[in-house]
Amino acid sequence: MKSKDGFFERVYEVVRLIPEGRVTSYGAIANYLGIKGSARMVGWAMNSSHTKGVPAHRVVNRKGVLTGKHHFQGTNLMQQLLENEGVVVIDNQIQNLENHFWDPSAELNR
DNA sequence: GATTTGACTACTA
DNA sequence: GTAGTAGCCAAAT
Repeated sequence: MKSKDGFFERVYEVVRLIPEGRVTSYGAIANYLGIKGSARMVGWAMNSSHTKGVPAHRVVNRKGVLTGKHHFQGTNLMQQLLENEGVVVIDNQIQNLENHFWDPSAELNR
């Protein structure tokens, strides 16, 4: 097996490493993958995240807003999942983002 | 093979 | 402070 599945797998791998009650941004993941500046790629990868069982609900944009909640099944499913993990989400926006923010390049690349 | 899209980010006016 | 545009790169059509 050669990881030729694409860089998608790398995105999924990082997202799966996100601890419960923590969130990260697309740019942070992109930065960790070495494609910083291309946060869109992370979002693009998430398009198939549901086929990989990736907790995409822990991935939000730089503002802590659940931009991709529309890609989830329910209308507020993404918010419910985050709140279930102890993350305070109001109006699709995460409160105390800095308190819940999880940077892969900071936590993994110590 | 070229064009379009895509769950973003940052800068500029 | 708000709005718009540019830049990033890869996959899908």
